[in-house]
Amino acid sequence: MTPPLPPESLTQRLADSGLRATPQREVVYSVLLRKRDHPTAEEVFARVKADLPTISLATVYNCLETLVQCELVRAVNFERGPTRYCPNLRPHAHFHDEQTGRTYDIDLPPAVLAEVNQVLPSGFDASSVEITFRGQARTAS
Amino acid sequence: MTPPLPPESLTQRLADSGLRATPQREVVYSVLLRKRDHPTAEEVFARVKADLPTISLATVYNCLETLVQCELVRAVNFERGPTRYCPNLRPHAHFHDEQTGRTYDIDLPPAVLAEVNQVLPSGFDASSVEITFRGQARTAS
DNA sequence: TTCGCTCTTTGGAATAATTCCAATTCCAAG
DNA sequence: CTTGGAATTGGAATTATTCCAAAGAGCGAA
Repeated sequence: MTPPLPPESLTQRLADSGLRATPQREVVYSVLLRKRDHPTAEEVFARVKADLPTISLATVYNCLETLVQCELVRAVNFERGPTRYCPNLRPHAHFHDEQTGRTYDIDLPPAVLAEVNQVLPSGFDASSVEITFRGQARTAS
Repeated sequence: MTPPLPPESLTQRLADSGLRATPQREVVYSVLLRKRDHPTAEEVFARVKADLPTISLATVYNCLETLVQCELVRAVNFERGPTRYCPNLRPHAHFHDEQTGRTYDIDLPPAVLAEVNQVLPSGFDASSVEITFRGQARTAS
């Protein structure tokens, strides 16, 4: 679906922020790209361990935070629960299935995004907008 | 701005769910109505204590949860931080000022709401949608 | 190459927000 | 009254995350 970024992107983006491409950061990022199911930090931790058995949870938090800073990853928060991480950089909303707890990405056409931004009265200058649906999904994916 | 609901609403709504109107619930609700600045549970706790000095934090959480169940109050979650509570029942988005941390309600015209719902592919049945802006506000309010 | 500096990682302790739980207390109906 | 379910309370427990100090790693200058 989403065209994956070229692999040098990570190193590039990190370098842009004066940061290094470490094995931990690379694996954390690749784990996010491999299975895009909006995992929590704990879930990422579990998956990363397959490659880096000695990585610590703190490092996973650090890496995720770093990737968010570099804008390679988005942090997503649903009501209560832990933060989830999403490597989809295209403008999209999230659909949260209340039954299964699964989260789906919903592409946002620029036109819709534009209309949504129009609801802001003058004086409100938005740098980002987040749209989250909650409900029931019946899909094949 | 928002037309306040008639005072019997609380008792009514609670009764509809087979629940009782207790002093604690009434005060928690009135505190939310009095100052609509999206307080956290701790903040509500502090305010409620003026009227009910012996109320416990657990009760405040219970009452807030109850009010959310009855759909008299919305729970709002921004990235990380604690849950905030909002007695505005009209369809609205939230604008979160990154500088001040303040949160503003932004009315959502039905047309926009409708358009937003159109982005959902078939198979996705949304029961609610939440829209949150983040950015900078320069306003008098 | 070696040194030194800065960036990273690590594990464990600390914190923050919320939930859980068991023991009262409160009503409201019979 | 009495009794059963609903509600409250305080404190313990849990969850998610951050903090912190010590050890490790990589890169450029000498």
